[in-house]
Amino acid sequence: MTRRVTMRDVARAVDMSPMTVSRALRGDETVNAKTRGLIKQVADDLGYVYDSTAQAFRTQKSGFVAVLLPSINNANFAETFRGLSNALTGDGLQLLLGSTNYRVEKEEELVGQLLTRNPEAIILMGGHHTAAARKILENAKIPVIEIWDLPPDPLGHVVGFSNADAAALIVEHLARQGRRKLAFVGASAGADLRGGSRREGVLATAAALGLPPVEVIDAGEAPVSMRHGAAVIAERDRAIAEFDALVCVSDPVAFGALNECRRLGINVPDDLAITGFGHFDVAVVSSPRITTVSVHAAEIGLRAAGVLRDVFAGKSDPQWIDVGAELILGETS
Amino acid sequence: MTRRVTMRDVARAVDMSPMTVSRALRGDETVNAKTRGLIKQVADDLGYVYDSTAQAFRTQKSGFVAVLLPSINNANFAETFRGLSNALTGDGLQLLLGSTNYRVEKEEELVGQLLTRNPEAIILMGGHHTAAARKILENAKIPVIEIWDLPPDPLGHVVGFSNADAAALIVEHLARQGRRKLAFVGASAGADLRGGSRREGVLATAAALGLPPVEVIDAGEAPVSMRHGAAVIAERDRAIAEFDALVCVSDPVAFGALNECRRLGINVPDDLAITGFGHFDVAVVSSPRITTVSVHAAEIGLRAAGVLRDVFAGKSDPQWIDVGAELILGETS
DNA sequence: CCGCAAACTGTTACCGATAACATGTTACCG
DNA sequence: CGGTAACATGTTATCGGTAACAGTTTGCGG
Repeated sequence: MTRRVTMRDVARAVDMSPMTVSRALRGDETVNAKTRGLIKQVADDLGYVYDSTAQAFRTQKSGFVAVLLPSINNANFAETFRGLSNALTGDGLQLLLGSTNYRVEKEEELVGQLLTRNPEAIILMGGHHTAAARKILENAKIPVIEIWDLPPDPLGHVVGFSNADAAALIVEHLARQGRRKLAFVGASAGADLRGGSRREGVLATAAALGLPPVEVIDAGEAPVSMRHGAAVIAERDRAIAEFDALVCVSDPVAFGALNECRRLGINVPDDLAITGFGHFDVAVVSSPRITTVSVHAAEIGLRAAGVLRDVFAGKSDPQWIDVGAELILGETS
Repeated sequence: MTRRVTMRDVARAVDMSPMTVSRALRGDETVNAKTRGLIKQVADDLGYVYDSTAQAFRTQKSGFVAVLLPSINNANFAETFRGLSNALTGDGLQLLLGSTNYRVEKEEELVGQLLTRNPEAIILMGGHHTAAARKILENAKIPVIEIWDLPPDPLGHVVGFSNADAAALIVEHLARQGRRKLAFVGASAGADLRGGSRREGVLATAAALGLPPVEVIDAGEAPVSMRHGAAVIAERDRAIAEFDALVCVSDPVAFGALNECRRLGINVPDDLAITGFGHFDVAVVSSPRITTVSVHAAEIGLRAAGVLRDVFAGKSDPQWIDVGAELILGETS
């Protein structure tokens, strides 16, 4: 178990001080070009590996950005993460990913854990947190960005959209088509907060438009997926056609419902309209295409990265960015 | 800009040495229970946040495990990541995720970057790496696990399956059904190495079974998605039905092709069989269900975590785990 | 009341890089 | 040839925990 190679070792090998090695390896121009080349060469030969931990410790800058998502297993969340990642790795930042499984208590726990790593910023999906988590975040004295939502009482910066307003787009569209008897399909109330906002948006808009009360169908615990959407239909069989339209909390759920309808011989959209949410690939490629709402997932990641760049450049006043949402007409409504 | 609260500060507050604070906060039994409680209380009151960076630096144990995936935006890869994550966060390990965008050069770069963080292990998807990356990894003296493949010349541990053999299952099935004129739809040769192995498996098996040469259709640069699958059909219109079967590199591609066929009035499976790969939700929920191969993505993550636990417990002899693959019959073949 | 173990707490040095400051060396000017 | 700027390198202290070792106190048997 030989000790690791350090700058000290490289310095000894070239008969110089560790400080010069440090400078040379960072490409500091004040070190003579020839010396710089030599040091890099020797470091390579010795198999020297830079120690970011030591650097983070000494400079008190970790180069980490913490990101908390409900789940990584969601094409839209993954898209946001990718946007962030692409934008930030260029700046030498490394993302620390945590998955809350749609639970604020888990989020609180992860916030605590991740803050011990001294991240330079933290990005949270959603605007709802435990009181303890809020307190920790306020004390942390690092930039906080809440995404995918427009929280009434933000912790710092915001890059998101109104889930309720986006859901309203769907209901208004259905009402224009003359659909009156709606059902909303989503996860059990509680965990999925963005889904909950969408549900509230649907109920409120329907009421405002004078439609009959919207039936709320519980598809199971979050995260709800294609299979849940299919199961909702399978359980109710043709009785589902008593509704005019099924407003699903996400495209995968809508897709599951749509395909189960096909199996049962329920005609979409003639017997029943189905709408999704999120503008996932599956909504676009599906035949028929699913009516949905685009939420600009990748853009949220990019814009959040932009906010961070601003903050690191000194512009620390809180930003509030609404990326909006957009109705995408398909063939299922 | 007040200095951060350290153990030293807590120690001063309770009039004890930092060492006792350190022990107390870690729950060391040798510290008097009452003292321990007091210290935790005071630490909380002062808003003390433990510094993992300092710990990692002092103990030379980072608590990181590096994970390199081609993309996070793939339900199966995400599933593997989730399996890993769930299994390892219990052990206090934090995953460092890197995305190679299906390129070995990018992998090499990321390996270099991530190793500077002193990960305690590194997990790579795939068995093909640049020579430089191999060298770095061999010198790193940390456990290496290659997943999702069975590399001929492994760097360390292996948890995967044979993509070629899995692809063979599909071709054998199609041959049994009397399909002879096959086309393979995948990403352009080069980047997607797992896809390449599948292609080779398809070509070799077809040849071995005496089928006519398999046409290789290039769906575009990796990663290929639903849209690429749809585009392949759209470009060729009804001419695609000259084939007996379309062997797609993944379920999303198959799904895209299937739905575009529906648009064009091509009957699947009567006019054309379509098969996927990966046993994604979309294959199961789709109507018709897509014939595919299950690759046990989550299990790969779990088993890899198991390997790590073994290694950290001292059992360092290289493990070779073949999780296998399984033909899943659908309604598209 | 001595001796010794058990229970608890303290001291010192160190992990590897680098900011801040100091020093040495060369080059060029009047 | 003295003086000074420009360039190149070195010294020292430090970031916040913790391993290893070193006390100190208490309790109890003999």
